[in-house]
Amino acid sequence: MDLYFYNTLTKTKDKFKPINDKEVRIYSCGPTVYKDATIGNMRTNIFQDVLRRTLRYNGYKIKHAMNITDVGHLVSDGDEGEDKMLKSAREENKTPYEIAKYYTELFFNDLKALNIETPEIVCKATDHIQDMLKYVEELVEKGYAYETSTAIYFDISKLDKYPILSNLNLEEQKAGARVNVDPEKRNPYDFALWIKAPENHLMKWDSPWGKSYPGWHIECSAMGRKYLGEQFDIHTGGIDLVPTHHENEIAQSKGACGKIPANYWLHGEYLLINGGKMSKSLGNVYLIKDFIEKGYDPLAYRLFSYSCHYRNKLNFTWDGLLASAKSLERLKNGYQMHLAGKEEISEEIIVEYEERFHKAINDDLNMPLAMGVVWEVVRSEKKSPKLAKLLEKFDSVLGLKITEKTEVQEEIPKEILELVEERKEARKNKDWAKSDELRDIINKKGYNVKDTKDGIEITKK
RNA sequence: GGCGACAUAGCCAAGUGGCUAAGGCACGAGUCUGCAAAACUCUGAUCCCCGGUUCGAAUCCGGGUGUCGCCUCCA
Repeated sequence: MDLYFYNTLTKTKDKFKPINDKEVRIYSCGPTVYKDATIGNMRTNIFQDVLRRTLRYNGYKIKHAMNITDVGHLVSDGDEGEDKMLKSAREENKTPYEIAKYYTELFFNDLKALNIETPEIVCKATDHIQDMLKYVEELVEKGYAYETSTAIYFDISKLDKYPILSNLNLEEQKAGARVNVDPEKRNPYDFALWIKAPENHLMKWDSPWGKSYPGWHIECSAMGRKYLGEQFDIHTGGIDLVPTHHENEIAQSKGACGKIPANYWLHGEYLLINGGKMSKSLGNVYLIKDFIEKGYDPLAYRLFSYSCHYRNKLNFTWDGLLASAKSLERLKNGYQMHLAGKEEISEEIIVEYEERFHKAINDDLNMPLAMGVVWEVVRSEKKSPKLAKLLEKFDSVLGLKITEKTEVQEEIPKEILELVEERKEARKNKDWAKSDELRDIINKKGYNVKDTKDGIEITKK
């Protein structure tokens, strides 16, 4: 079945054709590990994971590289200011390497909680300083870069076309309106490839230009080329990377290799919080950890992200997450019902469901549409293990672990168990008044008690 | 100032010229239950406004209105 992706480079939905028939090569811009990854970051990671799983569903092998930015970027524009990693290091009284290690670990914990697969190649910027340096030297040799008193800059006027991914109109942008333009720069939009380190800078390396450190676009160009070659299939990231980071990555690649590094550029839209931007000042920066603390399965958030196409803004609300948490439970329940079902389903029907699902995911990862098909299968009147099998197949893309039953999270205190036991006794004697009274008491102590067919269920509120 | 996105039932959302406008959550009704909860079943919209193109538009074009984002580090 044909596979289509919306390509930021062409601004159209293009039919996917990999360079190599068997193996698709992908590069994703990974986390900067000086702070917590937010649920917004994780939306992008989920999208990238769905991309992987969809490619695999289509029979491709995957070689996926993701960088870990552990050198930090500049804190302010104008190519000045304190390095973010250093800022964190100072504030938390740790070395930059300790900070990076700590947040890298947290990042991978989040991926695990969301059932996101680890890319085949995970590469740290600090392990590739020499590769980056070599890349910069190449650009200097080829005449695409020049030295100033503070840094090595990329000269965008040397390119046939500079903004090719975004629609920025450089003339109209009033470049430098908000920033003091460095008079040594040839063009306002020239960006730093390599930066000369001030005396007190912590992370710096020897280079032809003395103690210095990399600019913030070069790592992706250098590592992408090292692991995936000068040209690979897909490049992904958040939409905010389009106008600067990816634009400059392309510039670097065109300068060094004469090529745009990837054929397909896929970008995930933003996650909004209550209709607006997520920001520290509004106090609405949420982490996966927050979901767990509130008793939500992180996979409910994964399902939540399927409520909207990845190229549309998704508005996060707690109500929305709650809705998805319930949906996830019903999804799992529906799967179990099919597993225990005994009815016959014709092969034709199975094939039709499968094709519709396949078509949806192949249409630029249309998960909301795909979920529609999933629900039809779940809600099918005829319950059959064949449909359970089909749902398992769908879940190879969804990654929701629908075959796993949700387990009760915590130990129930003895006190509550005793009350439940007492109530059980009362119910046996059909003393409903006492039974209800005991249920009230249990409720007040923060627990719910439910009488189900299979026995009594106790859950924390 | 420049660039762009979006506007579909109470909420989220698919749909890109043509059968009855997917699906999820909530609400309501029902089944079940001592009651309740859970679970399961059923139930709802003519698509922001105005004009145009067309045999035919939520879908295309023009004009409004509104919401949001980007142009600075940012997934």
